[in-house]
Amino acid sequence: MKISLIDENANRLLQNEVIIKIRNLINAKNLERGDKLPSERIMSEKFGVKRNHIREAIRRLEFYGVLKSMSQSGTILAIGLVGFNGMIDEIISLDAPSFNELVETRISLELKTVGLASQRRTSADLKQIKKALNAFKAKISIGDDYLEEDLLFHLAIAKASKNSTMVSLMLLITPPILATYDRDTVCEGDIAISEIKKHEDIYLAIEAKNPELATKMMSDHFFKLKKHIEN
Amino acid sequence: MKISLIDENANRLLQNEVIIKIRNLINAKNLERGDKLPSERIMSEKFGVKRNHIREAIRRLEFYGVLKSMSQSGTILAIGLVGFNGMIDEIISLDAPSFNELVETRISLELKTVGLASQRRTSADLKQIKKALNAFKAKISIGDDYLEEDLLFHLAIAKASKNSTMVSLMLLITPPILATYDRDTVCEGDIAISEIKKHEDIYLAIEAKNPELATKMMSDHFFKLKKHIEN
DNA sequence: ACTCTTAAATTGGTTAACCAGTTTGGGTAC
DNA sequence: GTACCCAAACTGGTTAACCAATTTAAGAGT
Repeated sequence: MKISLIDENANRLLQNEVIIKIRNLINAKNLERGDKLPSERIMSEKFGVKRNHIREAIRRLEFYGVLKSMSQSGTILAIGLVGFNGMIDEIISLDAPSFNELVETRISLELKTVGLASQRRTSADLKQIKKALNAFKAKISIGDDYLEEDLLFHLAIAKASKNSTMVSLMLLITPPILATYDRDTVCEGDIAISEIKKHEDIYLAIEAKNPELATKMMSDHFFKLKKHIEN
Repeated sequence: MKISLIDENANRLLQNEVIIKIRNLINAKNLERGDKLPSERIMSEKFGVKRNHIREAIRRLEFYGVLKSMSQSGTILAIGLVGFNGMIDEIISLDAPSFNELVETRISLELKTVGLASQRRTSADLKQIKKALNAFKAKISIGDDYLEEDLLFHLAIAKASKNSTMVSLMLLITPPILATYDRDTVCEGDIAISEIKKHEDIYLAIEAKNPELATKMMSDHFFKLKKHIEN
């Protein structure tokens, strides 16, 4: 999507069609930032699609901040024409992200959040991270699937970074990773034990408020994954 | 979101209420990954809200990958109960991101994309970046507002990173930044000229396929902004 | 008993009518 | 000529009826 993960490919193509038509219309009319678009009903009729398709397209463009829908009044262009055209192309060409892309992005994000968390964590944050770490260790020690507990550990760290935007991005990126993850390659007995050690190292670095060390530990933690996606 | 920029705060609170009720229901029934939720109509009646509110809440949770709605069949829990509960708390507590958070995230992202772009850019990518750079320079030389051209330059770089996930994130993050940006503090004559130089340096580093240099140049480019948000 | 068929009930999705604000423009008072 | 007002038209948002696909389970046939 969306940034979205879900294609629901049936709809998506139609929605892109509508977006392109809106783009063409805006360009044809040479609208500028703040100008009003035709009403949903009119576009619906002119484009030959149902109104809710128009609404969906507008919602999507609103999500990316290029349109702004104003209740009982109208929809306006929320950005200049230049930026609008440049963004539209990217929005409609967003395909479903690959596993490697997602992991690459996640690693980049987490190397940042763990550093920030080391600087900004409160004692309450630390407590939460510790709690997540313990749940993770408990799950691993009984040889169970620990993927979600791992996620919550990393999420707790992101939250301690005090940057809610990065938390949002983590929330967006992680689920499709979990969905794709080959669960078999994860839990591997003794290797799982070493995973505990790495998580503890990260925790200790955050506790010690040592951003450089925390970043390095997180990087080590991702080493195997990084190698994996380079194949 | 949302990650979302738009609060439409009226709706948001109700939607969070519904999400919390769905959370409670799932926990009360001890659902596991793959289990079906009650139908939209039943939840609508049980929660005392209209069905479209239920649908909106489900859509949002689907967006974050915790639910999966299956046409004419039902909605299922797409994640384990542990991960579900951990994510819900974050999702409902996502407040509108502050300017500083957004900029901090953007800088982190762009330092990564510019490095990747330096490694992976094709000649076509380079051409696109050059084109965006020229548009930027043209706009600056006539003393006009260049914010959107700047955005497109950075977007072109992100695209050259060959990571569509990062492009998505850029698209999500940048608009609220533009919206908040104090346009007055940007264009300042001779300073604007030095901005051109910095952009050209970034371009040259990407052309030379030198990730380290490109990252440094991008970092320099963001130096002033970085200082600004530290106040 | 067991399997296959089939029709009724249930599902998420779609549609068109409806609603309450907002905008608009012509008419009225001065 | 100008300012004001108010009703008609139009706006995005909401609602409830409708749809087609799926699921369910009862029943017929063997």
